[in-house]
Amino acid sequence: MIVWDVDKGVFRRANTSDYREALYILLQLIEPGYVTSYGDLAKLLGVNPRFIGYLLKTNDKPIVIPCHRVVRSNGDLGGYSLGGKEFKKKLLMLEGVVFSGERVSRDCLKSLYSLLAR
DNA sequence: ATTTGCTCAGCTC
DNA sequence: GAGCTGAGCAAAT
Repeated sequence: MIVWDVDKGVFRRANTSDYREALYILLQLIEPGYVTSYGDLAKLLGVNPRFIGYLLKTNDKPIVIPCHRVVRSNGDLGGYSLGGKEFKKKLLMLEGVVFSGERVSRDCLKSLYSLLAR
């Protein structure tokens, strides 16, 4: 990802903060009751899926980042540093996400592309 | 359901 | 610099 550096007036490679910023904006787009995957976000930002996990794991700037709405592409929960998977599952169920066993139902996995193409 | 190979930014030395 | 580690993925088995 390339960004415009306002201060220096040049284009430069995105740094971690830039990715974080972009990631958080994208997270805002996910409606309660739906989830997206690490890979989906990764494609959008042009980074490795594992990097998304890294971003979410490390910087939890405010506590109010909906990182619980990000799961694995196969429906598995993935991780959650605050309270573990169980807590993550509870949060999602509270928002109306449907589970089949320990996995998120396919219907609740929303592609961010469809949200952006409106 | 499980294994396999790929990936790449950040961290540690 | 070199090597290791992931809140992952997709394809093959």
